[in-house]
Amino acid sequence: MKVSGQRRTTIKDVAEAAEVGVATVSRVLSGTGSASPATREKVLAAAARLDYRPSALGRNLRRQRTGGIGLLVPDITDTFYGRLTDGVLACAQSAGEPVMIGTTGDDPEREAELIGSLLEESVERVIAVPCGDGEMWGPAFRAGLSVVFAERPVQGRENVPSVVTDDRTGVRTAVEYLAGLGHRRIAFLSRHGQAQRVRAFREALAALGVTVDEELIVRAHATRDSAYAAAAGLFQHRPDLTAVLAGGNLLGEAAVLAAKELDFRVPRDISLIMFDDVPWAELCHPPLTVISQPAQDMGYRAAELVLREGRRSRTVTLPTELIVRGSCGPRR
Amino acid sequence: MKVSGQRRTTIKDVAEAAEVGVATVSRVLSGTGSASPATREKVLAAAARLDYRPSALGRNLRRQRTGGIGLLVPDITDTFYGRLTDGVLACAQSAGEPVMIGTTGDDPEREAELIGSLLEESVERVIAVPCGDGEMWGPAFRAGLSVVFAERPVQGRENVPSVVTDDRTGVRTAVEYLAGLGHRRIAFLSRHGQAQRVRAFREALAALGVTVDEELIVRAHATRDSAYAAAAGLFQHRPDLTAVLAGGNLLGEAAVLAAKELDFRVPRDISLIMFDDVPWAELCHPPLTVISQPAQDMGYRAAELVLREGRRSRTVTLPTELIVRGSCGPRR
DNA sequence: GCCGGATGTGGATACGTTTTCATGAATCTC
DNA sequence: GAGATTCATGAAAACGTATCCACATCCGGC
Repeated sequence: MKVSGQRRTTIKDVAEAAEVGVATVSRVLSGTGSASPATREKVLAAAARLDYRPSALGRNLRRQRTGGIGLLVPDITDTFYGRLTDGVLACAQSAGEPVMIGTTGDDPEREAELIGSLLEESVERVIAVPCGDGEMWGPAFRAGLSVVFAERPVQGRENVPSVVTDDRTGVRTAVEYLAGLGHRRIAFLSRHGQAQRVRAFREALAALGVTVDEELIVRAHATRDSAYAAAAGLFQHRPDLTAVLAGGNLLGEAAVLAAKELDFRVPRDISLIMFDDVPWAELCHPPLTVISQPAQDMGYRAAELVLREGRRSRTVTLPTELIVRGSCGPRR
Repeated sequence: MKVSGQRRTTIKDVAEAAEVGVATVSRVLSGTGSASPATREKVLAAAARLDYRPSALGRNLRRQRTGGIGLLVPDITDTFYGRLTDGVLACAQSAGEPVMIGTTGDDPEREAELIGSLLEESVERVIAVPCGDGEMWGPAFRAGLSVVFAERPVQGRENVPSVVTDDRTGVRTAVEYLAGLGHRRIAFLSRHGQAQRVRAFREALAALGVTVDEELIVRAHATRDSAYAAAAGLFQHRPDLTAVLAGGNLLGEAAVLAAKELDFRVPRDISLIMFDDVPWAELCHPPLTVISQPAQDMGYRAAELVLREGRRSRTVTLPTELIVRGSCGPRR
């Protein structure tokens, strides 16, 4: 008994079994072209009998493209990107498309490598949370693959379809809420790549007549360590601040942790509001007030966009929602 | 200007430019076989000049296998699987191997579909957190692909290499810790697929001379809703219990939430210990005592295993660690 | 009864790569 | 120096599919 020799059944075997040509089998199975009911029947029966599954390899080579979609996220450990990925998978799997995933760690170099890798695999549809500048994506576009950006747009590539959250409104809502509670010295813990939100933050403060204190705008990298360092540094350096807006769940986590370590009590000593609603926000003490973002939806919509490449699609902006829990109080 | 006509540069182009045969180019670029320094130089120069990237499509078809590895997890939203995935990606990316991911939702049917899909793509290396029984995997093994199971072994496939946590010791450590605090009515919130842990739980109790109360062993599905229902039901039905061991972070989350809703105070009214250390365990009030599992390591090791298919590898068991925080106290 | 079009069918080709095989040259062995 | 061995090399054959093209058949219209 040959243990590993099992040559896979090919379209040729089916053609032989059905006593037709390979071309006919291909047509029947892929639904294209015409075939008489009788032959169709024969082919289908033969295929079923032989348990035939067309080889994606042959098809891909012939079509000069790999089916499926590539997905590039900064960090799969971050629940936000976890949910985004989940959305992508939900859509892709229901469409029968495989998904190739890669993590960039928010490093443009890794991003470039991954793009190259996708190009090599002839993946022609990509969803990415971009971290490099527009230049990175040159080779991708030149090779003709269709890209959808998620979460963030990328400067210099404004005409690429994207699915983003309404940062402007989200930030404004948060700032107005805090200001309404009497806060004036509000810090923004942000991550690199959130230029949009930082701008919105400045605008929102300005609109309320609060002068922007640049020292209160802190930027961290997309790691837990960096986020914690930023939060702790901020708290120690500026104990006079009364409220913090965290630009993502990693930053919120860091803020809660740092506040805990320094014995800042929330919300008595400091008010805290975080972008992105995550399950643990409810378990916190006190439960965290958040600006929720539809992460899963974002992934799903991005997948839809990249799959229906036919119609030209503009960028989609998804709404945020303020969910008030217990981490914000009046200015002390 | 042709916008989309950019025929990709093939090995043939390189051969022409370097004035050698395609075979030589292939040999030089793939490092196999011999070539004179002079020709090697020529080929390399030509390849660089033309910015040539070999097509994975052609190679895959020729080799009759797709590079890269398939990854099947129940739920990418669960941080445990997120970290596991991260580990797989870390190893795979450093080896230059693409990763195709799919989520099963712990549904054997979806699992079977995904296996079929991987088969169709001729992916020959798979890492899976299995949910179906051994039968599901018949086609996969028959097709000769190499599989590594992660987190859970599957009954009937004991000779398949796997990377699992030391459930036995982990559970025993937790139970002994709780028993040492005086607890006797200890519940186990488990998930389907954790038969191993349930058995260990029974054994650990028996070893301590505690009679097993079957009503205190609850099984949930791998969703937040199911986990919450199980936890809340348990608390309401058996208010006499004094300690709970949660078999995973989703179940722990549910337990914390349910305890909060029912105004059970932790650890005064009830002690809580959870499998899997997650970032929010530290943010909780009180911070959660956990049995940590090296999720990322698990993924990395699994990837290593599936990539070095050469040596026959047995299953790897990774240790757990009890991290005492503040969610367990003496029996009330 | 002939023609034009529609329809069903299969042979042949191309996709880009790796690998086998044969050939010729060069080096080694005694 | 003749035979044997190694080495570098390119032509050609696969891998499994989709599609182009040519051919055959059939049908309705005149």
